[in-house]
Amino acid sequence: MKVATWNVNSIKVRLEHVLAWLDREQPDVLALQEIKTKDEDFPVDALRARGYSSIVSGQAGYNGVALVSRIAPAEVAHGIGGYVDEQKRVLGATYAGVRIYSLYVPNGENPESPKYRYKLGWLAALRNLLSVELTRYPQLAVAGDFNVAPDDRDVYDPAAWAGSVLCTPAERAALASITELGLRDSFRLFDQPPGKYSWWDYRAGNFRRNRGLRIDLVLASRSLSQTCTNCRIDPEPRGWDRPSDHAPVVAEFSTQ
DNA sequence: ATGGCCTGCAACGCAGGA
Repeated sequence: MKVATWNVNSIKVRLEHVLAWLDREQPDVLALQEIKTKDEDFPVDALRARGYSSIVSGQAGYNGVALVSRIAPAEVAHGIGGYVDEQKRVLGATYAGVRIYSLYVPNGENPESPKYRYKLGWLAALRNLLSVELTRYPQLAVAGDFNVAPDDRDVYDPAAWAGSVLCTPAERAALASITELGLRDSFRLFDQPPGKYSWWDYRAGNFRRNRGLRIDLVLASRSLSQTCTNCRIDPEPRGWDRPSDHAPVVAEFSTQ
């Protein structure tokens, strides 16, 4: 099973990129973030014409996540149960026995912002959700924009980013408390060359200079991670005309 | 170069992203 994640920064603007990328990569499941559209405006028909069905948790203008797949979804779950959140950031479903989540973790703005406290509370609630999900679904993948660079290898200039949002010790600890449940960062299951990132600021020619961060992850439960055959970031769409600022990340599993 | 962009919404500037 091929599972991918991509923060598209507006599905309306990026639809042609997504369709072209699906045609080429043929993932079984693609988790999308920042679709920035209401459910009824999601391009279900264009995706269906490519052989993909869609489930959507959208909102107007901001946030919004979706799962598009060649496999029929079951047991669809919206949001974090028991945690009230107007912002649409979590969508889960079961695909051929594998539980898959599309996540859009809050950005946090800066460590002094109320949005940063929201982010840390949100991550704590997510941890609770995933600890329960792991008891129900041994095969669990959590794919999304985590808005946390797990460690300094995931930052082009760790000294410049030290203490900044996406890199603070509290954010990294919150992410570690999730991976310590038994959810492994698929990318780090394999030897990887340095300088591999999934997001580059639109400004300052940062992509051309590879000044990026790795904040888009596919986490896999112990059982699922044992079947992982590779994980890679595809930087190509970041170089296309009018790109998202994020690149897709792909993990492959040898389940059936 | 110590800064450079992009999106949606509602308008012609803002909020938000990371």
